[in-house]
Amino acid sequence: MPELPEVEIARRQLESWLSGRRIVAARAPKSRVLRTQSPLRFAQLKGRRLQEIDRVGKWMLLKFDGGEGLISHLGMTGKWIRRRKGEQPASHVRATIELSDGHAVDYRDPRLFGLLLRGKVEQLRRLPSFSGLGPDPLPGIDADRLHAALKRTRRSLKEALMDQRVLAGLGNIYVSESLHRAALDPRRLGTSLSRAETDRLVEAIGDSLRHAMSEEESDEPITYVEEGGDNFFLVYDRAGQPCKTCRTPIARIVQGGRSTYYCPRCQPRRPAKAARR
DNA sequence: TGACCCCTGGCC
DNA sequence: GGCCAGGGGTCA
Repeated sequence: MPELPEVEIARRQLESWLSGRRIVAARAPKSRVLRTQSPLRFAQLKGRRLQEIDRVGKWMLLKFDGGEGLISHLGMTGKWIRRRKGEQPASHVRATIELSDGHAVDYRDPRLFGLLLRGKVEQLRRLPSFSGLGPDPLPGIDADRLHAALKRTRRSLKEALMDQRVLAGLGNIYVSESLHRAALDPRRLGTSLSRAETDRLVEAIGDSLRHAMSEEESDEPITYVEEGGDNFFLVYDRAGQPCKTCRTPIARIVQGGRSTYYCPRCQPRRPAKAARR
């Protein structure tokens, strides 16, 4: 589930749950989530207090006192959840942090694609996948920089925007959503974008992320499927259903091995010629 | 840059 | 039973 909006909501939640409390116990049984790190390393969070949580794209860096840190990436199915100590934990919990306030915070991840990495903050920051991330689109995107990055790639817009080094935080859902809002065909090459189209894209990305976050904060699950099988999104996972703008059936194609959804009418392959007069 | 891999759950 | 899935990493 998690792309930037979900991760930002998770970051805020986690920060509010952990701040001002001491960690009285931490444990994480050996699992893929820890990669090569030992469960003991995670347990050493005991006694620490959270200072703050940084986020770049889908990556969170939890910073504790003493320069200790924890990287959390939610993968496809990761989620932090809180419960009262003594309450039955959910299934597929891969790590647990017990707090001085009577709560426990669990990291649940059925599919084990997520990541929990312990270390000194400065050392974690230097991890290639973390330090190599492109700019985060919130609060704003530098349009010049994005334009330059798109001019440099030979890939389609869809694939370029999925690349976390170009822009950190968009995934399969919000790339489709943003391209729809920007009225850009996902198959177009990054190099083909005019500066005006990049500006439109920048605006569209901001809009789709903010839209998703406002929805998330209302506590409704975002993948909520409405009556009739429709969903919250403009195009994502809506193949064959009418475009919410023009009623044309939404198309699904595969790019880079992943589904892309778009409206063939609203997102023409070539920009509409300026009307002649 | 593309193909393939890692895992499990949910859906058809 | 088979297929699909929103993540990243690695390899050629």
